[in-house]
Amino acid sequence: MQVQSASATGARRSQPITLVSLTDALEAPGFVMGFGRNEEIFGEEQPADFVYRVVTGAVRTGRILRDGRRQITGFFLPGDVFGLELGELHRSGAEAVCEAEVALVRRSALKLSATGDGLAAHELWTLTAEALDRTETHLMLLGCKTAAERLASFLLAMAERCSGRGRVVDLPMCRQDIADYLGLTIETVSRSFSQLERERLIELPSSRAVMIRRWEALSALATAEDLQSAA
Amino acid sequence: MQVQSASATGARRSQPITLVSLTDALEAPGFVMGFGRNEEIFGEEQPADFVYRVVTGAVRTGRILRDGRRQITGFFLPGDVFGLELGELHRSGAEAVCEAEVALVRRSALKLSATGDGLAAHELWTLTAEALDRTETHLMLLGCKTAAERLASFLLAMAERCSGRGRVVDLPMCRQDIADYLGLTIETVSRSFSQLERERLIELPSSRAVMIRRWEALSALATAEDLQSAA
DNA sequence: CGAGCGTTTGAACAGCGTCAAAACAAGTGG
DNA sequence: CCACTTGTTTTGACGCTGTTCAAACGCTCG
Repeated sequence: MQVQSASATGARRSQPITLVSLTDALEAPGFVMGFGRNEEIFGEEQPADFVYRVVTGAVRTGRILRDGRRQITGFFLPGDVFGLELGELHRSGAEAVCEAEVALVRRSALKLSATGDGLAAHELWTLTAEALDRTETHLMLLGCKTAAERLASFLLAMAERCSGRGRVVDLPMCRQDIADYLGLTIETVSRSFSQLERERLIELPSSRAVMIRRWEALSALATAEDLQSAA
Repeated sequence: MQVQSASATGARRSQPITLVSLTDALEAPGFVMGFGRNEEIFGEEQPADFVYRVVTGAVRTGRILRDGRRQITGFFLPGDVFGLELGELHRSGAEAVCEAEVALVRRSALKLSATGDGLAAHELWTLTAEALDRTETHLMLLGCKTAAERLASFLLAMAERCSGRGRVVDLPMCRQDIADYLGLTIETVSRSFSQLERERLIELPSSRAVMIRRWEALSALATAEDLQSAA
């Protein structure tokens, strides 16, 4: 199913740049680009010449089917790396969810070839393995969970990531993005928000701001445990 | 929580091996274990001391929710590697779909540390990146596709993998496994089989043997292209 | 032959999608 | 400040896809 081997090890090592840590490279100044709301950062099947890291704002990655059905595979917040590929082409597209600044590193500077150094290679592997774990968790969500459970999982994940466990989470993305991420429609997402609010698990000061009122109950719903104790 | 995990049984303990290519190691004789149908190879959250490769038979990996809902994350056929983890624990469990022989390599022999050699590290990264791509494709399936489209995708993938594009695919797994892989129920899977057969896209000599009659139509269904010709 | 399992099929049901409209928010120009 | 616009979110009514519950069918193996 993969077409990687030939292309992956073949080309793209024209300039033997000094070995560079991905993290270091992405933190070096100078390669930062700004993107407007909904602006494309790279498209599906486009050459994967860069690896990206969110500096400010938020980014989404996803794939679309011919008839327009879209699956968002991930949201990326400041500090997150995205766009790292094994092959020569991006398998997913990426767009800015809102105004965003993104740092870039040339892929060729990363020594992806088989002879690259251990440090950078290990770093790449770590990033990819973490992405794999997230994606498998997401798979579980799409394959097994109900609409309310999906939304609960999503809100908890966002809360843990962006608000430093503060009580109010500010969602950078619209309902449609959430729907495409959770494998639901915009209407079902909205209804699930309302349901969680009715049940006093969350509060919605505005449609983009979510206050988590009962963390443990939301967590129980998200993980499909039996709900008993508080934490 | 099975005693039958690999670490418990008599996989020959080897001396600290010199740096080894994963592929080479998995092809070396001596570290092969046999498993019976539905036997656990390793459990969710168990120590990830080994990496595995299917020699004969078939293996499934997956995660379960507390209430029993299960998501199968992958099927593995002869030659496929599974059970490779970034951390110390397996995030998914693995079981034999049918009688299966599996080759093992001690994880410690792979030099996963940051100072490991470039070749093995690149190999690990490649394996993980391929798994990520497969998982994202699977995500698309679960998030966007209808029951018939899911089954069509699955059958085509199986056909490409195991039968060398011969016309008859022999499925090693039962309907329940397929259902849990596709995020459906066993009944819906069965009905979808019947539907594809009624529409003459496939033929079912037996419930486990699938003959693909109209590859291109099945492919169009699977990838959600516009379907022109009908049954 | 019968027991046990896996698969298929049927009928009723429900969760989520679809279609439609209303409520809401944020600009923009008068 | 207020109409008017445009885009987003919410809500309602209805229908379809897939689930649930149940039964029948077809294997394989004693």
